[in-house]
Amino acid sequence: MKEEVRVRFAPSPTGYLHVGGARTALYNWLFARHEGGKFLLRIEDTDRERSTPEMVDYIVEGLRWLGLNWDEEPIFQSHHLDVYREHAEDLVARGLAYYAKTLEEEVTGERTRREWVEASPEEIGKVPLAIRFRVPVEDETSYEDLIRGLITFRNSEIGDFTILRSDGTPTYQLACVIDDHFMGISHIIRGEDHIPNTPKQILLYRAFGWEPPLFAHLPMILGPDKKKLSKRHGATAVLEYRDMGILPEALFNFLALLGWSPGEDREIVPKDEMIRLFDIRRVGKRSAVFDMNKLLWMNSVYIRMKADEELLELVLSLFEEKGLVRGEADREKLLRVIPLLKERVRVLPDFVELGFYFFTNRFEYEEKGVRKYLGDPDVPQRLRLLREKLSDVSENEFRREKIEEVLRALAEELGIKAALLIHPTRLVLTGRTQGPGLFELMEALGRNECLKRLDSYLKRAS
RNA sequence: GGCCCCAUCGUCUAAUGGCUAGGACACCGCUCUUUCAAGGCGGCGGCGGGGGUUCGAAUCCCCCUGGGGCCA
Repeated sequence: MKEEVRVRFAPSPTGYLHVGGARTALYNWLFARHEGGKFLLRIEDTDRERSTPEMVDYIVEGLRWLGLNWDEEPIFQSHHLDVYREHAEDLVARGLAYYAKTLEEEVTGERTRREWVEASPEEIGKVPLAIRFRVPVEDETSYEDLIRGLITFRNSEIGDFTILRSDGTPTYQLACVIDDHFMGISHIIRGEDHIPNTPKQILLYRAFGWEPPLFAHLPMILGPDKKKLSKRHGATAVLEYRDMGILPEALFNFLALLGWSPGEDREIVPKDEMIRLFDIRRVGKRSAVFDMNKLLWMNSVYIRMKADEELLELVLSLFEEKGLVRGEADREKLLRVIPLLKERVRVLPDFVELGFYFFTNRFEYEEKGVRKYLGDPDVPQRLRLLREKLSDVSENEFRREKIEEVLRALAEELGIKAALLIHPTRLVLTGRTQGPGLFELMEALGRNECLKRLDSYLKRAS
């Protein structure tokens, strides 16, 4: 039994960081932090054809964004090709593996079948040969999965398998075992799709005379059709979620609860709490459907919990891109507007969607609002009066309480319900029928802009 | 096809042999309110089926069914 807890996340840089991979990384990270151990990163780039440095960058960026920091320098498998080869040859020398070649590919109907045969002594060193691991047929191989309990495979079902390809590159089984051993990995926490690999790897550990680590196989993440989550279900890359305006805290929380539960009736769990409560044995066995709806809800919760200043930094560039916000004054205005919008938002771009009118008067009145609130022939006169009363209020006094006082007084004077002033005014000022409370909205918009927009309506109405 | 894994509301889950199976998202009401949200209150809705074990099974065992994964 190894004392120090060391776990790793081992992505292959042939694609983006998938939410499934991200969750695997997340559980490894939580486990390491909970146990006070180390969380390491290993890049499985032995497939040189499909691995690219750009993908490494994307994966690293995704992990950083989620806050999954690792503890030591990342290991690159491509740097150790000789180690894998030497170890494979060592197994051959000890009679536990053998050189082999594929027999002619037999085409039976439409299928191509590959058969392996042990190479003859004369062929060794002359033709490119793979190295195959010899699996003793009679036995069975089992291990105790931290999440699933005892899992057993008959060796006859496993069969000999390749550990080194004829081009000298290691297979997943070999590279994984050797690296995990030399990295001192104590627990392997990975996707359930690796369960069938596990007995092969255990056999390799034994062949090398190493003690295998402990294994925990996480359930899959599924799409709404219950198939393994993939691109055709929509966004799967972690950075896509960033780009659609999901907060890393929200995705972190959501992913953590997809398959694990702290055991209390809790949904919003801060990161430090999670580290404290995380227990690999409480991870569920059953695959979980990725519920975008719940993620969006959770995101809205995290947005509401965030300080206005932090949100400002997050949405500023979105407003700038649209040319809505420019200088320092706009920036300050945006800061005043954020608290009015944050209760109504699910993703970051919603701030722009719901608040663009604070920064431009180039908008149309909503069709249904016009019908509903501007149809009454008395409206122009009422708004004219409101405009007059408001213009008596100084820039300095233009606060929500004061505005409300003025408007309600006018309503009383006219003998109408305040709502008959409120709704048309909102439509004229924002073009919308819904949004933040009118008075706070007007305060944020500012006296001059309010008057200007009322004027623009009155001009059109006359 | 072979092997392996899995099975509680539509979805994420709690329950570790013992209260009317609890919570969250979504949905639907009511409430608050100038609208929309948010909030509060309430509703709808689940142990895949069949056998056992037990005084008692969502929970333990077996079979079936269904879903998924890996390999071919």
